[in-house]
Amino acid sequence: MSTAPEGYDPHAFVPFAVTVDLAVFTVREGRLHVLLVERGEAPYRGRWALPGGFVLPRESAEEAARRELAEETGLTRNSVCALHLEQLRTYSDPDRDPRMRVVSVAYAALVPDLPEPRGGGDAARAQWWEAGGTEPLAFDHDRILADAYDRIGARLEYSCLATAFCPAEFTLGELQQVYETVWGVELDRPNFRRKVLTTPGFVQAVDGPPRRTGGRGKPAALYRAGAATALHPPLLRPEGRPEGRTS
Amino acid sequence: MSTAPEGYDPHAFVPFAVTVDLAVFTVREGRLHVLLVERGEAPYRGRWALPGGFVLPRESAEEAARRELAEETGLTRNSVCALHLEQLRTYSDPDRDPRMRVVSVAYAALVPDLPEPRGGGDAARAQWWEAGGTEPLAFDHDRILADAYDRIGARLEYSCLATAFCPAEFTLGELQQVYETVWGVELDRPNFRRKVLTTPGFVQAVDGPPRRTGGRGKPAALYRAGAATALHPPLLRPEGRPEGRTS
DNA sequence: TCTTTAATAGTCACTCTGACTATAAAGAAG
DNA sequence: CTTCTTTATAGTCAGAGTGACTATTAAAGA
Repeated sequence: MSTAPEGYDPHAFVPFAVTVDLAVFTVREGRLHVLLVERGEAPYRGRWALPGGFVLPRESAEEAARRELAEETGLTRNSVCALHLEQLRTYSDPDRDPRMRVVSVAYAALVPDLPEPRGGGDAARAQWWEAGGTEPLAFDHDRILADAYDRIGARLEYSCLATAFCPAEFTLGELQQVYETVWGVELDRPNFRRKVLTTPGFVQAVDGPPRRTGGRGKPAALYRAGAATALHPPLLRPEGRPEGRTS
Repeated sequence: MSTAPEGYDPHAFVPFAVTVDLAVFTVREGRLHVLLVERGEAPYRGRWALPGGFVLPRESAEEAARRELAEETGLTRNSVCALHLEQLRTYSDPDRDPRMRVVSVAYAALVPDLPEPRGGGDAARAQWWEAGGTEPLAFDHDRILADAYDRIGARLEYSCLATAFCPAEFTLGELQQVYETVWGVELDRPNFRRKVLTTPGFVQAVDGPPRRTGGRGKPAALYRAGAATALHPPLLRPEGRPEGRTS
């Protein structure tokens, strides 16, 4: 605990390195993508990994995560503040890093549009990868990524954060595609619409003319994210699978 | 990240102490209780705190949590393995411990009956406290405990782990009281019964005669925990408050 | 103009739930 | 040994929410 044992010796504890790992998701062309960086050093040289880095002496893990997020995505610190960032869980297996004892706090981030990644400070290359098609990652990042998928999918059921994947103004069709992409299922359009519109605070209509997408059909009305964060009653996935692993 | 920066210097990172903090809950006489220990040393000497301790060099955070749980409750290592232990989240504010930089992984544990606590190795005293009536705790443990409440309440909605608070064999009335105690509401008995019994795998009937509680009314049938871990559809709280904070 | 595409409107049956009422089986009170 | 009280269990009924559909509207493309 934070509460060190009673008669504790300041040197009784082993020094750990504490890092953050980020699973940064976006929806791109109707498919879920995750941001990975290529490792330029041993171990796992040449393998892809989740972006991340050390927690600095005077910052919290969340601050470290936002700092790394800004570095990897090339966004300004301010715009990173608006992004949805959520602590996933902490990975602490003694052998998860062959070099030393590293405990890592994992975060999931949802970003709306698709800012082309620019290689962050210390990463060789950064690139969006389609979810599911990622080769084996470095360290225990396959596990972290799998946990992140589960969590995001479950969060869509009980929260309104699907809008975090959308730009400031979006159509209900775009919002529906977020659900379909993350869950990998097709949803009935009128039913989805009814659910979203009857949930107070999920979305709020933008007045003004509907946007013409330049695409085919009837132009869709535009909405913004509403004030609600929780979704009640939940919007459950078809085929009723609950929350990935029950952990 | 586990992935240390590329050109990393083994001495570039600050050493952190890593600890675990435990929110151990039980239901006792129809009220929710949490296990606290009294601090015998500065800082926060004499204040109550969540039990916990350092993560040892060769163990994971979860192993450390189970070890501490065994120490504090006096249970054997084996019986501790059967308890429900769930990682909550990690607290990493730079100033959360005045002595040094300590990052703490918080866990919630649910224990069934009420084994009288015996002071663990390094803790002055250990005692069950009724939830809600705890004076200000040491460090940021008030916050951790509040998060733990929220999480447990929300988990009851979507999982079958209410049985973790019950002994091996229990009546539906006892199971209902777990919900009522944790949520602080009253539930309709026939409706609760219907919900539990129609959810496959939530509970399984114990054959043999119903137990006579020695109490008044008609003796109730006994059940064991079923194989299911997730609860679908969920059993939502009345008054529809979702999941505490949305994090 | 006709076809295609997508958004929006509306219907209907089924499930689940909340609020009840009723019955059964025990102990307690008289 | 009734009668009352208490608790478990059975069953009913209406309303909310949802899944599966059909219909209509408004745009682009042939």
